[in-house]
Amino acid sequence: MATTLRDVARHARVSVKTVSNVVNDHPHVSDDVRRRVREAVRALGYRPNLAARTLRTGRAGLLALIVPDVEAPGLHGLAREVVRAATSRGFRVVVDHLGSDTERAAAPARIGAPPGVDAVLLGADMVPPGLIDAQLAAGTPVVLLGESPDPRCDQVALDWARAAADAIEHLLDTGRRRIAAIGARPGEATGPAQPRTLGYRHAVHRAGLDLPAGYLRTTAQQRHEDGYRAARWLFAHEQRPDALFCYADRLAIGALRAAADAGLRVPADVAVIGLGDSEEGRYSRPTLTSVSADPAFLAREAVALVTARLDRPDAAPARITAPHAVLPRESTRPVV
Amino acid sequence: MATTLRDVARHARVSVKTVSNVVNDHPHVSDDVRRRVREAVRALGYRPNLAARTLRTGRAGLLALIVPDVEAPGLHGLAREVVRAATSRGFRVVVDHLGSDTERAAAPARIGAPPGVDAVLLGADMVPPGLIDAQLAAGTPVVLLGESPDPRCDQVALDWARAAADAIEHLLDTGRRRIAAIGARPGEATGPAQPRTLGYRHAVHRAGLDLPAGYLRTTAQQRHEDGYRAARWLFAHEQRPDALFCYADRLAIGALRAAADAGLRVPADVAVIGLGDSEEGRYSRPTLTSVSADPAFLAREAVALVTARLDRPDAAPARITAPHAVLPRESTRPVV
DNA sequence: GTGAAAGCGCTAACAC
DNA sequence: GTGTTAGCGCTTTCAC
Repeated sequence: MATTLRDVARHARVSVKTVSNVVNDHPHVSDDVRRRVREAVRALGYRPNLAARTLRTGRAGLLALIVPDVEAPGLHGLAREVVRAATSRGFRVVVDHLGSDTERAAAPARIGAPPGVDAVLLGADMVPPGLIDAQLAAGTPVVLLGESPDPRCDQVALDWARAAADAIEHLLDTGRRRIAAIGARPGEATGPAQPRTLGYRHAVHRAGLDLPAGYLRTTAQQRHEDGYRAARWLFAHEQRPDALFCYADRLAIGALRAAADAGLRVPADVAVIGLGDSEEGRYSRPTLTSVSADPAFLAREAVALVTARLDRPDAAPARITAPHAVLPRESTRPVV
Repeated sequence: MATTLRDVARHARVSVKTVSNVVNDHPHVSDDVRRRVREAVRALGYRPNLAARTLRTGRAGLLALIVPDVEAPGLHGLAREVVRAATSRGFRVVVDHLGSDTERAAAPARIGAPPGVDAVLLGADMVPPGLIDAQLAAGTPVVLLGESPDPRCDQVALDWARAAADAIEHLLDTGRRRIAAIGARPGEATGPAQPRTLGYRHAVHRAGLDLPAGYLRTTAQQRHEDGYRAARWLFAHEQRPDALFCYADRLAIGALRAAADAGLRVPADVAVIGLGDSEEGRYSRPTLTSVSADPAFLAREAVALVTARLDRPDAAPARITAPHAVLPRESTRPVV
């Protein structure tokens, strides 16, 4: 049996309340008593029972991080930084997988509303609507990371339209003119365009360039092979692009490989730019230019929003936009 | 205020106990009552309070996964698979960062013994000794993933000596003769050799090859740049190696880059093999041959060990060895 | 400044 | 089959 507050109290010859005060660093405890209690705590190896504390206070000190996959969230480094930020604020993080695109439909039922957590951090786009409803119905605050806004939730937003436009600007700056895009969702043509696509279109339009048919390649997912296939297709286009804007770094890495297999040199024959600043892009050959938000910023702000929300449950939903930057590397070096 | 068992009981006109029985799928409940209770649960949106249940049963349904970093554990895919395996067994996973090598010394104090978890999964080598002590003292079972055995803990072991030997065999099979190794710990020379080094030495020795001075390169960490530097050094060696055995994929990726910068072709001039089957190695240029254990196997067995341990706390520590395999890719293609 | 006692929501004996 | 009740370990009024 684990030692409890009572055991410590007996050992230190004080009341339970006093021990509790000492453990929780409350004032109004004489130095002498405090020392005695501390000693008893150490002697008995006392560790507070989290479940009991949670039951009593209603605070678990636990955050749920819901992402498609811990080792491959939408934004590289997000999971890591969330754990760091949470730790520094006294929270611990439980991870839930949303799963692949196809698995997500079932997510609300599977994940239910993670019980026992103080708040949920949702680090994914295309979240099945039932999921957020379930959390909110259970009284668990939700903080959104990225796009897919929800008026009821706090959010640290990414301006993907702007990021896409910045990517295009960068390609234009390096002298590219025939810029194709890879990674739009299959539903894009019929449904509402996603921000990345809007940014892409606007930037291309602003530059006075035209968009040959087929330059906006949709992909079912954002895996290397999706990028590979889309790039192969584009390289066979009668107006072969001189730049590829990829909606995710993985797609871009696949595109790099497709270029190699097609005998094209990057960046000499075709430039490639991605989104997300993944680690593999930093070490690919050539290294990959990417546009990315700072995951540490996102994580820090998200955890800050959580603490604020817990303090004032009824405050209006807050919305912060995280800055992003183009990180120029070899894959878009200007051709001189 | 959230709805409780009592609310549901009142609504369904039964006792608390009956509701509890229904919620926990206990037998001995008439179908009629069961249906009524289910209905009340839905109508009121009841969700069990985890903290209360934990306090009562002593089971939190929570596993702590302690790794250097969620998005970069020792073995690629480990964190992901642990979350999957845990989920399928009804556990949720809270992640703790051990931090970089230098931060680890402070880990026992920082991580303490994560309270409120049923067991700890330790997915790291070079674990500061105090950490395991703290968990065990608190009565929290620990399952080790990988090397660093501890006689008091269950373990899913990796036979790194064998994996290293297999890597060398593979290089020999592809016609290599001057095989250098990158990634031994700096303390290697004085302290006990790690398994990878033993496997390397044995395999080289068995093949009747000699080991020129400097062929065992130590690195402070296992980052790309460490591999890069070690490889650069070896390429300048008077007996330039025709193969590089790297203790981790990251080192190998760094080595690939070093080869490119030095004007060497991989695999024509030098072969490179890594350990861990990282994703970036699958898409590097050339793609990287690697030796790896199956992270899904590791995770599954680890979670199985946890459940077994929780059922019989006093059983003798179990030790399972996970299989591994050489995954041949471009970086070690035979030179014909 | 410290102590006694109530009760958070749940499960498990035990009675019926 | 179902109801009653005690109590898990903690925090928190409320007296003293």
